[in-house]
Amino acid sequence: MNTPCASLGVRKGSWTEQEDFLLRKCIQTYGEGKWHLVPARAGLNRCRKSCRLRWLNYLRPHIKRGDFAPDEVDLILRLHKLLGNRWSLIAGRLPGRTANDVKNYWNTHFQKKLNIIAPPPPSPHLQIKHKSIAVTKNEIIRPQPRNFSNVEKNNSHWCNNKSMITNTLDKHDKRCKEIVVTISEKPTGENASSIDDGVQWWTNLLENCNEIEEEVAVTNFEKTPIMLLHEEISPPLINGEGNSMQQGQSHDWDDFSTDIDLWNLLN
DNA sequence: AATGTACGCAACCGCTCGAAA
DNA sequence: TTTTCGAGCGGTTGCGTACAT
Repeated sequence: MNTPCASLGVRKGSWTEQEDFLLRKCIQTYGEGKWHLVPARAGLNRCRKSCRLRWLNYLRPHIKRGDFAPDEVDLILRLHKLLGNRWSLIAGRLPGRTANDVKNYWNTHFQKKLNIIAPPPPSPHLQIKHKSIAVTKNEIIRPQPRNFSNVEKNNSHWCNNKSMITNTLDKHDKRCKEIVVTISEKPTGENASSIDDGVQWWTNLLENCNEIEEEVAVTNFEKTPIMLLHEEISPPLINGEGNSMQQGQSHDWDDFSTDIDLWNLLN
């Protein structure tokens, strides 16, 4: 399985316009998926992986090319702080951007800076192009699915010292999903007393992210990046029509079950 | 103008996960 | 319950281009 392309004698390297045309035509005819069938269907001497990658990263409709906008950069920073190198998740929150784009952008613009300041820096502030952005290494939150519970939706509580359970409504099966989020530190003191504490802690975490935002927001856009993104993609989410999103625009909202919670918190 | 170097991006590779048998 | 296989992801590589000398 996952036979390397080279061993099959298939073509590698840059794609030609003709290949792009064939692949695009194939996807239009048969739809996405069944990638193992795509090379044969399209008449391409490429391996399925190569076809899939080309489609996802380049040919898919609504793919944005060019420089990242300040609000996109801001969102990448925020989400990377939360999610780490989970590029597909981060890209899912950036309409028109692919995981590869985000990954490349991060590696190009931030990874080096991160390495430079990885040891405890006296001043974590860096000049990135024209903006001053603080880039630090973070404790990464890795959400993991858990069994359903009968707890009310949109409810969160601490189950032990290392994790928070949050509940959200699955928009497909209308059942309540329980998500456990492992964290580095449980809130203590006055923040640890009520059911809302988990949310409060998340909020605090994201408020820390705001330090980044405030420093980034030196440019001349009037609305915050979050406001802009909210306007752009949130209506279908809010009114429950997320499924109506075109396939090319799909951001896989389902793949990350805490999405709604994250979204609420990011606002 | 020629050459060397750095950078950015497209593409490949190998691994993991999850669904199906 | 176990095995198989397809799909997807993150890390890495290599090529083309821009920039510096």
